[in-house]
Amino acid sequence: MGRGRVELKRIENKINRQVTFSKRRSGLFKKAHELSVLCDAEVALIVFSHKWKLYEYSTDSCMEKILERYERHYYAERHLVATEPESQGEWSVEYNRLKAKVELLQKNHRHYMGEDLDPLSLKELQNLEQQLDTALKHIRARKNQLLNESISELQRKEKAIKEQNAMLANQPVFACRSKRGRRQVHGNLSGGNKTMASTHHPSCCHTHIPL
Amino acid sequence: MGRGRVELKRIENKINRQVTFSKRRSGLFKKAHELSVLCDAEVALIVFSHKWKLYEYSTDSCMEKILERYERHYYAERHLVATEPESQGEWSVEYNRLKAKVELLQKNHRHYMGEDLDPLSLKELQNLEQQLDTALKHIRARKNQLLNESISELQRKEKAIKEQNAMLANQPVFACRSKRGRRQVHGNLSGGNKTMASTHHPSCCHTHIPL
DNA sequence: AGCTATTGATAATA
DNA sequence: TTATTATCAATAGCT
Repeated sequence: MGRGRVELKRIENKINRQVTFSKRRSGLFKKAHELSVLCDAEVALIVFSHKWKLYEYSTDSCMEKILERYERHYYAERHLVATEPESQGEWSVEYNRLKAKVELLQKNHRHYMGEDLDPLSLKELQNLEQQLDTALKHIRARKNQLLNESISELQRKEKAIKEQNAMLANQPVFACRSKRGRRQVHGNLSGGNKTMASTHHPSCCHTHIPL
Repeated sequence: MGRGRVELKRIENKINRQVTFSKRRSGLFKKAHELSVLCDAEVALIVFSHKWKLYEYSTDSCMEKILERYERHYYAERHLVATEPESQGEWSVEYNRLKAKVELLQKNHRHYMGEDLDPLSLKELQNLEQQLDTALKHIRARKNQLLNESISELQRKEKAIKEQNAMLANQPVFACRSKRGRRQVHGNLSGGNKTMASTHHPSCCHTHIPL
């Protein structure tokens, strides 16, 4: 794509490589997102630049979930290899402590995802239920807060633009006398819109609220 | 690309979705590889089909290496200031990796508890909400299953005791010979019946799980 | 699976 | 970094 074919080998020119990296990276992320949405798939994409800068995309921003699923996929294989005798020394105490912690956290996390519930007692289930209920309330409250904020923001913008329009409509003399000023204002408005449209990227998770 | 534009939404036609998944997946993997080679980057790409089939690509087939780097990235970020001297030895690498993992899991866990929500975007919040909703459904289903099982168990016992009762009632000789024993049996039975009456629910005899 | 008409991505350029 | 545009690449809809 683009002007001229490209060989599949490292781009030697540093500038070109950087530019290509930036463009292709965003293209790749876009395509990952499209695959995810169009085909109902879960995608996790991690990219390290050659300077170790990290870029990531994951379906629904659930990187951890997908990586866990990935690891669990190979769990059986891994378990066979990971049966080593304890021989290294004192550090292994601390290391194993952490390892146990990770396992506990992962077990917990699965419960919070509604998985592996069979070993839980009725009372534990009820606790979990109540906890998730509380968490959901917090999450919904925060969500509503964000929504309200963006609505207020939009209303503020709308009002400002309406006032601006009214001003322009009521000043034909000014409009005729100063074409430059008028064009500038219009340019700003449409320019702003265009920027918004082209900057928006589906895989970005910032709070853009389409209305 | 292709004939006609495509909306960014789940393809409803199952066949089309499968075909598109296959084509776009290979395209995505190709582009991931190209980015990796052209720009000297490390790329890890994990895709789960909606039927949980796994597809993966990683630069030089070093998925584990890249995932480890990913996990360590968050650890490194937080502790750049407090850089520890490399005095402990080679085990510290593995240890730090685990530590980073613990931190990630803990961060995640706080979100699942409805804490630290401020840094989350609207989309992330919505996703969290949906996930907790699903988890709650599973948890409630499991709870109901447990409840139903114990109800069934009680009903089974009730039936057994009733049968025993009937047997005893049909053996007057035995009944007359031991007044003390008979009274005891009746006492147990009526008590059992009363308890059952308040617990019994007509539609709870099989493990139906509402979803 | 193949085959094209199209759309989409992007290399070169400014 | 961003925008434009000439080209090439990916792929949607059919077979």
